[in-house]
Amino acid sequence: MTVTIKDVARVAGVSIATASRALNRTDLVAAGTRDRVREVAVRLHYTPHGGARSLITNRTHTIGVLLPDLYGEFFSEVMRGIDQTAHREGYQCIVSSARHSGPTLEAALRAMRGRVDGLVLMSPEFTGELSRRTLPTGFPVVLLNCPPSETPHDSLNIENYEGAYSMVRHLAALGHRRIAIVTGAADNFDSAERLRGYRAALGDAGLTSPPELVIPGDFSEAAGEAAARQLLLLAEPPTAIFAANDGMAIGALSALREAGLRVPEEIALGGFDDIPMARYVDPALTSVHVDISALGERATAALLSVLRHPGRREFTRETATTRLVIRRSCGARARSGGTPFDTRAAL
Amino acid sequence: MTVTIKDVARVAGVSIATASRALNRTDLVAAGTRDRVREVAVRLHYTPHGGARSLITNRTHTIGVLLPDLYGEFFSEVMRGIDQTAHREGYQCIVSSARHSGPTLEAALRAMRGRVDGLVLMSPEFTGELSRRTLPTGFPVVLLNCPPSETPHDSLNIENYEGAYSMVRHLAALGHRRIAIVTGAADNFDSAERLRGYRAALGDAGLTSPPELVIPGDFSEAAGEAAARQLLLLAEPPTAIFAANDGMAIGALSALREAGLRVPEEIALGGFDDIPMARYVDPALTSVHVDISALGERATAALLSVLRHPGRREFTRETATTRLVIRRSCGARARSGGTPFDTRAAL
DNA sequence: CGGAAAAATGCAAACGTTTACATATCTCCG
DNA sequence: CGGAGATATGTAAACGTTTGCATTTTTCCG
Repeated sequence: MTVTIKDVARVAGVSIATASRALNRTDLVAAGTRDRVREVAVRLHYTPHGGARSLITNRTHTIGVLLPDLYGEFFSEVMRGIDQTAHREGYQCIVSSARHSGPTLEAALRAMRGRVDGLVLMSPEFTGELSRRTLPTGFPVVLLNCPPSETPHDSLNIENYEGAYSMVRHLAALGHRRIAIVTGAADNFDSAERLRGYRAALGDAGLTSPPELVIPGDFSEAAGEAAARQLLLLAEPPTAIFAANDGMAIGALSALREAGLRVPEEIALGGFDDIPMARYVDPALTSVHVDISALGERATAALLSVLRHPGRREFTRETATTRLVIRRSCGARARSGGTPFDTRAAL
Repeated sequence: MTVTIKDVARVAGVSIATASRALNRTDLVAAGTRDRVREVAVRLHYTPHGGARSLITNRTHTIGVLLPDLYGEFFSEVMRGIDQTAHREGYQCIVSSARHSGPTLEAALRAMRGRVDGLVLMSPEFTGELSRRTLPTGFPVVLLNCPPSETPHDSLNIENYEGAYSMVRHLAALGHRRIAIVTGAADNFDSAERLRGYRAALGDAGLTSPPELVIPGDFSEAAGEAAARQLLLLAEPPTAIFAANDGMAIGALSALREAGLRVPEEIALGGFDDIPMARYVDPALTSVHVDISALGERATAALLSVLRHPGRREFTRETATTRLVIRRSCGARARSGGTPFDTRAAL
């Protein structure tokens, strides 16, 4: 059926050892033999069996990627950064993007055993305990946007606190006194940090956040929509809304538009992540910029570096800085007219 | 280091054969032994080695996914559909999304040998010849949005011609006489089909398409921007632009806005694909709706069905229908006010 | 209680590679 | 021409599983 190295060896009239050498460590075999073997390999459409090879070399040249989801621009940009970097360095990616809840997360990790050399793990629910139970000790893992833990892994996190702080400070500086927040899921680490930044900025501005202005969301557009509707029902609605990600901001925007409110004239709006779409919505969305694909790139680069230089070493703890990007939706005069490309220069 | 089935067998005091059976085909082993082995397995954190297992079973429970890119909502939605479906059926995905040009495409395919049970292949450059040279005969492959060929594979294609036709017919019906098109890359199959639909619709409306109104693009936002600028320089600019995908339409939109033209009052605009972003831009984009994630789902489902029921059979040739979604950017009265959700009911 | 059938377990081969080691062949110099 | 050393090739073990077949143990019935 499929052609193996045995077939190549037989047809070329050599042993499989020689065939293997002719195809890989070319210097160990006579030039004539080498060419003959290779010619046969091409003619027979021979392709080495990755699984078999990795069994003996203990190298798969594959990294595993675990994402909580693949919906929306945030995750797909991260994934793009990962795949691009991996590919450039000759690695493949096995991706699993189910919404992982404890047990299925464990199952997903197990399924990767023996198929990957390392892991890029993005999971708000990843715990040190799970790490210990599921992963062989010393297995190379880079944690992306995971809650910090004592586990012996490299990690890369967005500066959520700082980003949220700068956004809320900005809104307060524009004169807003009632600033609402739409948060992510309660157990989500990024969300908690952004909420913390929001509270700190309010406090530092001499403001408070009444409970009715803190709306729990889940990072989905629908949640943003619902949250905005809910806020508009208040006796005293907020004059500004900070959505903890752009997806919810865009959902909120459409709810506000439906309610007949003009953004930013009647209510200001800010998001987080600065996904590509942010500059195209109307009004263009003020957001906390994150270099999303770079997140994937950096995590992957860190992982590959470990794979290349194994051995005991320090575990790194990197962070990705953020930057407030002011567009029309917050009501501040955008620096250069609010066209979709107003921030390009700043990038 | 890592614990293998040998360790489990030794600790449990059985042979590796019994250990294997206790963990898999549970009925062949005494209940007491089974429980003992399993208990040892969890205690030792044993996880079977996927590579080794697949070597003997000839099953990897993994599908390979080849995409031309991962940038933009189109591809990531497709990918989401694929991963979701695969995951639901207990399969993993190896994804490779480099921009594949002939040789690297071949390399990418080779790298999957022995690691995947089948392939979902989305490549405008995939040829029958390459298929024959690179893939074992009879290897399960589903071609997604590939140029039709005589290769023995299942395929799934968007109804590009029909979609483009309906868009251009609509623009013509609105009274436009000079309708420009921004195409995709010259060698791209989807693009060619959409161009064909454009021409046919113009012809049937008694119109012609002067060469200066056919602008070559490449599906990127930048290309759409450049194309719009170029069109505005014409002595007699078009009154409507049909961009062959939404990314270029959005690029064009920003160029038009920059030039001070009001859309749709001064110039109409239509796109293709109806990516999620389309309903959020301003004005909301009239587009040819494609159920993007369903493309991935259907392709994957087809592949999995082949994997489950191997053997000689007919090769299917499915198509995905399209539907014109009218929003504000084309200037027709949108059916229900042009909010971002105006087409939800129609979905 | 004897023995046949059924159930449980073990042995060893196989999957497709790579590679340490052994062996065969060649080169070259004294 | 002999032999040392280099070069080229082959043999076989190993990687971690599954599984056909043989063997042992248990069950059950006459």
